[in-house]
Formats: sequence, structure tokens, C-alpha cells
Amino acid sequence: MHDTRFNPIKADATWQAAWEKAAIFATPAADDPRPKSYVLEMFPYPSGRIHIGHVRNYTMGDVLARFRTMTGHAVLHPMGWDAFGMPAENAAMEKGVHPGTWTRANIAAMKAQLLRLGLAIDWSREFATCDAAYYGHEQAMFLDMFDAGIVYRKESAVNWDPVDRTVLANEQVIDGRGWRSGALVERKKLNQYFLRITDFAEELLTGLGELDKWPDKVRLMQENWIGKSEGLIANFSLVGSEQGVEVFTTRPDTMYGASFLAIAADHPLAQSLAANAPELATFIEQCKQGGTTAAELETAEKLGFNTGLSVQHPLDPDWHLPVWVANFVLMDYGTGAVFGCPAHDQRDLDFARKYGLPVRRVVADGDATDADFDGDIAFTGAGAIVNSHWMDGMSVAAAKAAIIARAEHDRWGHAKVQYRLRDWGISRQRYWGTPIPIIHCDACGVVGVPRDQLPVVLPDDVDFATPGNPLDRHPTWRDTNCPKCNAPARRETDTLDTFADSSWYFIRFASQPQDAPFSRAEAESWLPVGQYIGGIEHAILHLLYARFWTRALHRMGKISITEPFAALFTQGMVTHETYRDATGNWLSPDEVRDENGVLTSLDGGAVTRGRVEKMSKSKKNVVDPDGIIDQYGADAVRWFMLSDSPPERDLLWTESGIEGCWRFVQRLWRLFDAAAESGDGARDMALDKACHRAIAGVAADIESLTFNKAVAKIYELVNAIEKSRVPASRHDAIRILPRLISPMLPHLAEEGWQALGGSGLVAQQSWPEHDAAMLVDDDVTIAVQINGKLRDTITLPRDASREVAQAAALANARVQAAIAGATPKKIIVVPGRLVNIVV
RNA sequence: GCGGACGUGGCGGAAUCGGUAGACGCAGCGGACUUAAAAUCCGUUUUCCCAAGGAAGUGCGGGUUCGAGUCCCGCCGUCCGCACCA
Repeated sequence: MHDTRFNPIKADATWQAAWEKAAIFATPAADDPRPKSYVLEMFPYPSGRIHIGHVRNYTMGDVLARFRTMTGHAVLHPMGWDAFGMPAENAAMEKGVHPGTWTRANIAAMKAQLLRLGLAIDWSREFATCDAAYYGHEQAMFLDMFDAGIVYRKESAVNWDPVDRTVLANEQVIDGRGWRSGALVERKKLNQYFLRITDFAEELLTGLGELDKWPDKVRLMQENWIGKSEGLIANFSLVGSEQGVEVFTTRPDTMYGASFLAIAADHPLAQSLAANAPELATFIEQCKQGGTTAAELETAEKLGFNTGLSVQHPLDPDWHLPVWVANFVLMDYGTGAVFGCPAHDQRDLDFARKYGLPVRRVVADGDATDADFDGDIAFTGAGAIVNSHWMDGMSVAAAKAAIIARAEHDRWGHAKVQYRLRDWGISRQRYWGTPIPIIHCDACGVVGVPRDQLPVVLPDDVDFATPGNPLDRHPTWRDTNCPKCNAPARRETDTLDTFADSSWYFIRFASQPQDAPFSRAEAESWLPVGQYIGGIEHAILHLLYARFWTRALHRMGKISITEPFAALFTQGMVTHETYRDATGNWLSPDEVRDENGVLTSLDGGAVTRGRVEKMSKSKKNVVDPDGIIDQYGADAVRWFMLSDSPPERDLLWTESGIEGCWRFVQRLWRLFDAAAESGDGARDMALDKACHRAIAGVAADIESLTFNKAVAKIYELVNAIEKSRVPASRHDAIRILPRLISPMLPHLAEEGWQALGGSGLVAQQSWPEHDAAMLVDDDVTIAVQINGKLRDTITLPRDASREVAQAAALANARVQAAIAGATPKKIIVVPGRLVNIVV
């Protein structure tokens, strides 16, 4: 029996099976002659369920991948799992399930959900980062970097949770306490591995310049994160000592305005003084307390402790400056010491006013050149240098250069480029991560695991009953022999930060030999990723680490590319209204009834409408992808993900919106179902042209990822088809539609393609060609303006001359009435657009 | 505090180069079909005076231009990133 409606449940399953059977999403060979197109969406963490944000992300990538295939590209469109990380260990502790078991089950569940979307993914390349076959290669690369000096080991302070016996990231410390245990977090020194990303700071910065297909916003965020600043390192000699204090400044031009030296609480000089000065020791302790949140720093008072020491001013040895320990100086930026120039730095001014230190103007603020500086607002602008002896009258820039030259000549300082970026600490005292392939030997020290003993596999028999890292207390796993001297030795029990796993997965997708991380030729045939799509939340860390990892491989001669992602797109979130009942509890959308805008709960209680927010479990404003696919089918859901909102902005999920998509899917299906058999007879030029415009326009919009505009153009074409009464043109236009919608509505497109007698699968067809001549109209509507205001429109041949257009405009009845016989002062003619008559 | 983005109908948004503002969708309103509903179809919807025809209009105030949503200056608002970075 003939269906009267499109049945997505049936169609989705049918066509997904057909695609799989024909293996049409298999990646072409590396030597495929077609141009390559690598489309990649950020791979998901297997938390257990796909959420709607994934659906939006993967739909966008899928549209592009399918479109690129139709336009003659060899496409790589893979998917995998960012499978290591904390949630699996938390699940292990809470539910007693092994992290691996939990993760594998989640992957299976999420893959089943993804399959329902009908994504054009080559699943044969799927992997999870917790596969030993993946992380073993990561260990090999770690060792390469170790040998190349890119990895180093350093004692460094970490946030230590004494109850959970683990290191916490800064984000996991809330009000000084561990986010899980609630225990007071301790600062603890541990030997940790670092990647020397700061060595790459300059090239990571300049490399941003060639990423012209990245959002400016992301490039700027990375630029700020790297935080390059140029200045002077100056040595201030301690009075009565051979030693000195090194200071970094970006304002050497203000050196004659110096009034004190300030060092960080954990500066070695402060530490050594504290040994014999209990008051200072107390002060240092005080500095370490107090939060580091934005609000706290905003209001934090400047605190200082006068050490009683003084230093010589490098420009005048007779001029002595007091040395203070100050809470606003950071040990891990610059040298951990600054000279205070209160007149031209707000922090220094606050500090100087509080402790009664001199405030001396050395940069003129307009007419103000007086050495005595009034007020509590520092002058940080540019101006002529004053009260600075030989530098008086110089510009700030000239003075900086002059003083750096002098410092280098007199050997008390040198120019310095300073970066905000810190080296990447990659040690984690956790189980569920890539084991760091290092062996500790009492005689030989730190020794890399020999390549032929990789992968160092995580042991399965671990227990999470006690807090801490299970690798650390495993009865046998730690024990091994030194690869060099064969003496008993210990394995490193730390694992790698999971950001390492996601720093090269895109290379592994492109090439996955067994015996190496990747084969160079094959990887380079696909890389860099042609289009990378994901959330803005990864703007800094993931994207910076992946760029760094790629450059590290490049520096070691392993790969020729330097940038992994040629184009980046950051999509917006999916949002939904929030609801609360009378007692303030969150309600989910299906617990709320809407009758003409009046909201009630299912039991009739009052409901208030809250803000539109990102879908989250805690606010209960989520829609479950499985549920909506059950109800509307994959295509309607995909269509909604692409409609209305520009992809980089947030998308508001609404019931009425998805129902509109569902209606449109049905409308298309009716068109296919009732299409005429023959395309002979008279033509409807307007429809024929609309068709060609749609083909060209939709292609351009998919290419530029403006899917909302592509959607609008398809609506326009369908509206035009439905309005037209000319069978021949309708016949042809309807036969264009399946290919046009195939990237976005792939199941319906197959259904239509089949119903209209197409052979094979529409997913394998070429994108329809458009006739450029059909994109231009013979007649154009021209605006007739008087003094820039629209008065009428006239229709003229497209190639009408200026003279013809002007004459036609002047002959227009409304123009005649408006100018009333007067002579126009000026007439502007823009051919094909408008005539503006100035009177 | 520093840096950045954005502000267009009831809502999401379109307007690619400074050239007819409001495409397309949602919601609304009126109508057709129907015993009725659903579904579908037709029409309509920036505001004001409204019959015609006008006038105003893209956060606010200025400017450049024959012409500004678009460019420039100054405000206001919202959002995002970083932050005692010397």
C-alpha cells in the first residue's frame, strides 16, 4: 500500500543500511586523483549519551563532507573517541565499575546514537584514545620529544588533595578546597614532566598569521594567551653585597622614576631572608593565602614588607632604592622582581601611596611636567620623557631603545622578549590515561622505555576502593628492570594529560599503520585538516596544544606541515528555555504544559519561564537526541540544526521550530510523490532561473558554512516550485531537488531520488551544474529615488545604458509629479540598480 | 582594569562592494476544505496617519556622502576572553 506520508523511521533505517552495504563512505586511497578534503569535527568524550550540541556539530561537518564528495573531492571524514579522563575514574569510585568497562559501554551507546543521524563517516577508521594501539604510539612520540629535549622534568608545585590523594587542576579547586573531597588543598612539590611549548611561543604566535580561515576571535585569544611583551632585564646590585636582583620591565623609559624594588613572596631572596626573619616568614605565609579568583584580586589590597635591604640604581650607583616583598609580584612571570615606578603604573602607585614611597613623574602628561606627581591615578599614556637627565625630551619609544642600548653597553642589562605562555605540565597522578613511558633507576636515573617494549599498557587489575593513583600501589606493575643496567627499577606511575591524546588524533585518522604513529606520505596527503569544526571552549588549550604538537613533530623532522588545521569553525551552543515551579525547582520541557502562553506543570501548578540557557542537566532544559529522532526522524532534526540561526551563534531549540522542519520534510516528500512523469512542453523561465540560482546559491552557502542561508534558499526554491503551474519546469526542478537537499536531508533525498527514477544512490551523484547565464535576468527592477528616497521602481533591460535608465526615470510619472518641472541638480545612475535624482 | 564581538519586526534572522531594509523560518491574524479536529491550501503581518497616498524606521547622538543597517567619531547596553603579566 502506498504511504501517504514520509515515514522517517523506515526510511532512515533503509538508507543507512544501503549506504553501509555500498560502503560509500570509505576513505579513498591516498593516491586518489581527486582533490583531497579532510573534514573533521572535534571528537567526543564518551560520557554516555550524545547531547544535542554533538548533533549540531556533526550535522554541520556531515553536510560539508557530503557536499565535498558530490563536488568531486576525495573525502576523509572520520570519527573516534577522546576516551581517557577523570569521569571514568569517578564512575569507578562511585559505581565500582572499571574505567575501561564504563568507557567502552559509553562508546557503544553513543555510537549507536550517532549512527541514527545517518552521518557520512568512515567508521573503519574509528579508534578510542584508550586503545593501547593508539596510546602506544603516543608514548613513542613522547620518547622522541624526550630525546629531542622538548620534554623535561622539573620539580613544581601542584594543588594536592590530601584526601583523594591526587593532583587537582586549578579549575577543580573551589575556595581553596578540593571539588570532590572538600579537603583543604595543599601546595605540594612534585617531579613533573613538562613540554617545552615556550620554545615554540614565537612560531605559534607568528603562525597565527597564516591561519586566515580561523575566526579572528580565536586567533586573538591565542595571541593574548601567548602574551608576548618586549622589554629589558636589568640587574640591580644589592648594597653591600656581590649579589644583585634581576628585574624585568616593559617600561625601561621610566627608570628615572623608580622609587622601590619589589620581589615576589617566593623569590629566592625573600625565602633566604625569611630563614632569619620570622616576621617576614609570617608575611610570606600571608601572601600565599587569599584566593586567586578575579573578584578577589580586584579588591585585594597591596601588601608589602620592607626587607631593609637596598639596591643601587643602575643609572646612578649613589641612588639607593629600598627592597620590598610585595604580594602583587608574581614569581612565575618575568624574573619575579620589579622596580616600582609609581607615577606611571597603577599597582606601583597604590603601593607607594600606601607605604609613603616617593612618586616621581618622568613622562609628561600634556603640560604636566612637574616631578611631583599628584593624585591616585597613574599616567600610563605616551608623552615626552621629563626629569630624566640625558633622556629628557625623548619619546617613550626612543627612550626605551636608548636605555636598552645603554644597559647592554654598560653590561647591567639586556633586551628581553617575555611570554605569558608557560610550559605545559603533562603529568597527572591518575590511572585512566596514557602511561608515561619512563623507568626510574637508582643508578641510571630517568630512562626511556625502549621502543620495542611499547606500548606500556595500563594494568587491568586495579582497585579504586582507596583514594589515590592505583598505579602507585599496584603490587607488580611498577616493578621492572632498568633497560640500561638491568638493575631492579620502577616504572613512572604518572599518566599523560588527556590533552596530549587529542593533540595528534587528527594525524592518526589520516594514517594508521600498526608499527608507527602514522605514515608520513599518507598523513601528508590528507593534512592539514581542510575544515575543523567544534566548540569555542577549545579556542585556547586544545587548539594550541595540537598546533604545538604538530610543530614539535615538524621540528623533529617527522612531518612537513606546521599547522594542523587550515580552517577552523567554532559553532554556537544549542539553548532552550528554562522552567521553574512555584517552589523554584527546575522543570524539564516535558513537565510543562503551554496553553496560549500560560505555563502550568502537569499537576496544574504555576510555572515561571526562565532565561534561555545552554542545555544542561542541572537546569533540566535538555532534549534527548534519541527522543526527537524517534519522533521526527533524523532529517527533520538535521534540518533544524541547520536552520534559522547562523552556525556560529547559539541555536534556540523550540517545539514549534522542529515541527516546522517536520512539516517541510513532508512537503518535500509530497512534491516527490506527486511529480509529473514528463518534462516536455512550455517552460516557466522564472522557475528555471530560480532553480539555477538555488543550485549556485546553496553550493556557495555550504562552502562558506552559512547553512542557515542555504536552508532559506531551498525554501525559496520549493515555494517557487509549488507556485508554478508549468509542468515541464516543475518536472525538472523537482528532479534537481534530491541532489540539492542530499547533504542536509540525506535520507529523504534518497527516497526522492528513488521515487523519481534515479539510478544508484543520490549520495554518490554529482552536485547539479548550474548555467551561469541563467543566474542573470534579462530585465531588472531599478529603484527610482529622489534625493535618495525611493519613489518608484521601473523595469528595464539588464544592459540598458545610463542614458536609457536616466530617461526612463525622468519620464516616470511619480518623478514628474515630484520635481514639478524643475531641472534636477544632479542625476546619479547606477546601471542595473538605481537612478537617484537630486533636486 | 585590558582586549574583542554584537545591537535590524512579536521571535530567530537576511541584506556578499555604501545603492529598492525586513529574504527565509517561527509565532500571530483572516479565510478555504471538514459534521468536527488534525493535516493541507490561500491571503495577511515594521510602525504611524490610513481610502488614496504619505511619513518615520536597523540601540542613542553626531558626521562623511547624491545615497548609510553597512564607513567615521562619541555614548548606552548585552555577551565573550584574559587578568596584580611589571
